[in-house]
Amino acid sequence: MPESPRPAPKAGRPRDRHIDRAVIAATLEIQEEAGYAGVSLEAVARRAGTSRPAIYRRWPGRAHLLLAAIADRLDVPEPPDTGCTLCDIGESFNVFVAAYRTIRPEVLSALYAECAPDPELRGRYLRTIVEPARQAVGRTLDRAIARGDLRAGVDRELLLDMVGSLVHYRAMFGRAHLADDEAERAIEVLLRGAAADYAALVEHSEALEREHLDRPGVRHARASRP
Amino acid sequence: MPESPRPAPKAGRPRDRHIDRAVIAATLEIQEEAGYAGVSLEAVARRAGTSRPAIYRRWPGRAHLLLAAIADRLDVPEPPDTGCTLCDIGESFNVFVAAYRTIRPEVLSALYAECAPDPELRGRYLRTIVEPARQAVGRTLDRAIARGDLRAGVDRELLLDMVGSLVHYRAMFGRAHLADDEAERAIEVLLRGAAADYAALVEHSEALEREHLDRPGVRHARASRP
Amino acid sequence: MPESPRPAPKAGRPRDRHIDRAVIAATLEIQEEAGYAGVSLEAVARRAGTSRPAIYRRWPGRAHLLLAAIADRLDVPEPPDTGCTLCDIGESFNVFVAAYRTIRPEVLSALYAECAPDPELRGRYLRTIVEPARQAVGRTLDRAIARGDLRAGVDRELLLDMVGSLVHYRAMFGRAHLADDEAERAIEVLLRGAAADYAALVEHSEALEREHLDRPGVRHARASRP
Amino acid sequence: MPESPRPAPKAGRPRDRHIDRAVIAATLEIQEEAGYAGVSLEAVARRAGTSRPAIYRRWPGRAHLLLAAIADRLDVPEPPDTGCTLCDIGESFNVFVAAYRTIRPEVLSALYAECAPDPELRGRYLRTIVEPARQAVGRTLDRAIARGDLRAGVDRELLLDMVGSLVHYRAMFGRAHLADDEAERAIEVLLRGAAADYAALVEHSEALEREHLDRPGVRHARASRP
DNA sequence: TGCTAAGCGAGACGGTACGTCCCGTCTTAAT
DNA sequence: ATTAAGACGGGACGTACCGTCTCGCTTAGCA
Repeated sequence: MPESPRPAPKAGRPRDRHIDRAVIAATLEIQEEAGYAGVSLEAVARRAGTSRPAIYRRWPGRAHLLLAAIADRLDVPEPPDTGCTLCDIGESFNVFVAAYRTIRPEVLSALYAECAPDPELRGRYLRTIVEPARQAVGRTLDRAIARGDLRAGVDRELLLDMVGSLVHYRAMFGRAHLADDEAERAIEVLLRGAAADYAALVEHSEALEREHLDRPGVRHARASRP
Repeated sequence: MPESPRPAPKAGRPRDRHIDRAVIAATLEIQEEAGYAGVSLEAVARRAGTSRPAIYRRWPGRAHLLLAAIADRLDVPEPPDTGCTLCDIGESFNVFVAAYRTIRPEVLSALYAECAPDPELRGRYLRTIVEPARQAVGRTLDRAIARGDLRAGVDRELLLDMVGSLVHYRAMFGRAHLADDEAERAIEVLLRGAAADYAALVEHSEALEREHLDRPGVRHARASRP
Repeated sequence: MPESPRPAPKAGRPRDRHIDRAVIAATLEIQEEAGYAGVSLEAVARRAGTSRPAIYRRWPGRAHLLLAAIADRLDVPEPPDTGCTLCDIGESFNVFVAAYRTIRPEVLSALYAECAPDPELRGRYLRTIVEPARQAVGRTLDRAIARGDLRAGVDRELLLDMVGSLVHYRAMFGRAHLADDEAERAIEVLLRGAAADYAALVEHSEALEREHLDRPGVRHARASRP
Repeated sequence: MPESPRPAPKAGRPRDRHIDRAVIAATLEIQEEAGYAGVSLEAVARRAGTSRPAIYRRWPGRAHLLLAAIADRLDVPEPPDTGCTLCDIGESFNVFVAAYRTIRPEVLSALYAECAPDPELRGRYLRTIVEPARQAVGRTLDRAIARGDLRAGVDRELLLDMVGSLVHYRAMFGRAHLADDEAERAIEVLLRGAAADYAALVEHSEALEREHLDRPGVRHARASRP
């Protein structure tokens, strides 16, 4: 569902939906092949078999278009609710990683760069690219807080940023994507820092692990023993 | 001293050093006034009172030029060595914040975006913009490790990234710069998570605080009591 | 009464006559203000307070519209019938001049240019713009021929073209409009060339001139004596 | 030798002469195939295998370009100097006809239409398209005047316009190009009107004709006897 | 008098061409 | 030999306008 930030007016000839799709598709293709620099509206129009004005009618510029194209493809997995805080929060990184993995890092940065100077655009970027993953992890965090697994007074937003920023940072600055063991170590640091009783969380996780064989799709954070 | 990555050949007519300076100056001015998008070599050459080829002779392109101009202006403070791990590491955020504060966030992201697709350029970016602050904080971390204040097995690089990424993330995505109290809460989380004995660190810090009045320039992380 | 070449169908909602008038008026205004180049259907529709399709429903395109608008305003004076061939034919130039004077020369040429490639349109142009004046002068010529004032075998159409072309040429290529004395000299050349007995015509004209004071509105060609 | 009204500057990279030629050639081709309306700078650039800016660097716009292209192809024959005024002036029409014949009438009118509103351009049009033929005929006229073959006081410029306008008019308004017999009749009218002694001219012409067989390339006006 | 359908008005569409900015390169003259 | 600088060839931009299509409303003519 390619969402144009320029809503199609009610009166007059209706837009050709095929063009919407073709443009989004062309944008994604070019971005994949030639990077952000290759995404000129000229090239997109050419590949989509349409004209530049047809694109401008839908999106005000390159950044809006790319944002729409990328948001269209974003798929933020819902983190599991296993009752095991350690495991669930361990999945948090995967949520972010999965979200950002669809996008080539240099495209992500270029896109943000183009959004940055325009408040409206920056807002849209945050709303479409950043927030979905952030909110997904936020829900997990809320459950942990509700269970009393985190210290009282822990700053929910800050914690979200600490997870998100780390993934984002790595997504941008390479050192490749966050490796699995790195993610585990990071979670350990964060949970030792934020949990009301870290040892209890580990205990609980292990109990669950023993109880039933790993359910598919649910990974446990195998935190190293203290 | 604007460092031209293109060394001037020995033979032939020597380069006009005034042009080096004028170009760097013009670049910084324009970047400040019109943002990254305004920095076209055309505009820089015009403002510097020279021609485009003269710039290309010195830097291979816009990104190199801007990198040189911005690196020229970067100032990374050396974090203090007070013996108080809590305080010293508390300063870490300030190091990053100070480093990034010289640069307008949207320029930072745009610059990185342009560097990203080119390995050589990305390396130069990391080396010039990211590493100085990272290494400065790294030295503080090493002292803490040497003192045995951190748990054995703590991942030094990961910790650096967790600090750096948070500042960088905020520098880019706004929610303004990291507020002081947020930084403190973040440090608390990180140190609770990474310290061998967090309570001891707090204790030690408070002892030092009582002992002598705050030395100027050294702020203490006043962690909330458990 | 702006004549729409597209007849309104009988059934259905009838056309709004106000739009006919408004469009013609807008066309003439714009043509006067901004020349032919300024007459885009877009602009006409805007000024007439209507939409482009409403215009297309009435005229097939810009040329048709302008032709209609200009024809609407054309006013070809009827050349006098004084019995004095010299005088009457002397008026011929004025007929053409007057006919073309209503239209700015550059509009005239542009309009014709747009009509030229399309036979149907060119025919309409000739019929509406060229022929009226041509026929008016033709009638004068016929009277002269009937009176036997022209040599037998003189090519009526060619003569008409020689008068018309000269005025048209000057109207287009400036050297300003044909000055009065130039017109007289031209008539002298043409009549000396075409008359059966030029001297007799001059004689007759002068006789009439002596007989009665100049009637208003009738100028005599005061041909220089041989 | 495609003459660019934009003179190539002395300094800097010199223009690619191949582009000059290719653009002129493409312009003429398109004009021939698709008429004036088809000559968009876009199309010319495409066909010439170059870019729009390259054209704009040489000519300020479509009209200048077409003017240059057409002038490039204009070939005005030099009217003969046979000593026979009747013959020589008889050739005058051919000079004009030949000059205009290279250009499709509707292109001629469209070109002029675009030149008309701009004084500079109109001047250039007159200078490049109209004057060459006009001057050639003017030289013939001057010889006739020098020989005393024309009446004293005949308006040289007016006569030139009467010849030129007739051809031009026909070239534009079709009724096809001036037919040979029409031209002869027109010349007869003009010379009867302008000659000091028309009968003597005819006499002289016929004497020459008897004397030597028609020289190739020289046609005699066989004026009908009164 | 109420219903139907043709034609109307207007708005927006898809697309061509425009004239301009900037890029990266080449050429000449000067040092 | 290499500089400084001007201009080049070309890619892409964002806009004006074209000619067309679609909508919803109006209105004449038929039931």
